[in-house]
Amino acid sequence: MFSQATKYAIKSVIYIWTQSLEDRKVSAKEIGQKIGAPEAFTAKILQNLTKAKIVGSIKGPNGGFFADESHANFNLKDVVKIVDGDQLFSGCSLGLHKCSEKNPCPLHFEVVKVRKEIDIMLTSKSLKHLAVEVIKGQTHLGNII
Amino acid sequence: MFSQATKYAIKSVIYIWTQSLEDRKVSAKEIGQKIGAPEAFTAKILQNLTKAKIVGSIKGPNGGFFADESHANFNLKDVVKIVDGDQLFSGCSLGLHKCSEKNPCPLHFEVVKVRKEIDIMLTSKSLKHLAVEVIKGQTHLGNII
DNA sequence: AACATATTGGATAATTTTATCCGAAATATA
DNA sequence: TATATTTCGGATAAAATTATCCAATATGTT
Repeated sequence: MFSQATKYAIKSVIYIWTQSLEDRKVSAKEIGQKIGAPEAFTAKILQNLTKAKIVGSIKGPNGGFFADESHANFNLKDVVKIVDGDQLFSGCSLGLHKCSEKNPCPLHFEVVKVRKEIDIMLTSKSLKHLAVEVIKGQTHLGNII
Repeated sequence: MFSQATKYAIKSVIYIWTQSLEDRKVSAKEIGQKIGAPEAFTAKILQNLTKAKIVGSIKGPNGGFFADESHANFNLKDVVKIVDGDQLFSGCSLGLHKCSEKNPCPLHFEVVKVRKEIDIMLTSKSLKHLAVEVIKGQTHLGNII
């Protein structure tokens, strides 16, 4: 469902939020280690998330990645779109150029229903909210925190 | 949602069924051309579908791929599983080793719902049924038939 | 000012996925 | 039997994704 890069992105962002809620900035190195992802690859993904302003970053000692109220309205769909584009959300799932309500592919109407659930999954909670659930111990991100 | 190979596989199988319902066997070459897929790559995918007995094949002149009543109970989920394995249907969507009802990742319960819809999409109609819809003109596979 | 820490960005490498090529095996037909 | 057609299977190539490395930039600390 998700590319490897998107999986890392999702885990990274939620992890950043868990730490930001306790006022800690985190380095790409720490993030990679905590979420079990290659550090340099994670850094590349974080660059894109930062460029998209989904998280913030500060260079230098005591710098790192963080999220604050200015990032509080982003959700997982935003993250997925930045990393993988929107293939998951639009376009014919079989790759047909012409596929529509009027001229549907064999999967068209079922895909609409699947995408509705995917949308709910990725938009009903903010990234911050997901981090709060992790902090509360209701969900988890790996071995971590 | 689907790999390129799976998209080709789905289109191939439905196309084969549309032709088999009119008693025509089809070559890998014809299939590739009709569904807009590279012929040699399509042939490779068809090998796997044939090995899995989702379709039949006969070598030589007037040979080709076909489907008959012995193949009538297969659905798209069978096809997806053969080509892409079952990542779409099982395992943690974030790649966590330990993820369960008791110890869920942040997406766990939402993923269950998404997968329920995916299952419905891929199992509620047989491949033959999907081909009938194409023949009736209710759905389509591209420029084709 | 010097140094250490961290992100940024570009180049490169490894792996996986997608795609191509070709010869061997099977089989229908002339 | 010879020939043409078609799948089968292995080898190879191209492209995309995943991953690594290193130098440049920014910035806090001593």
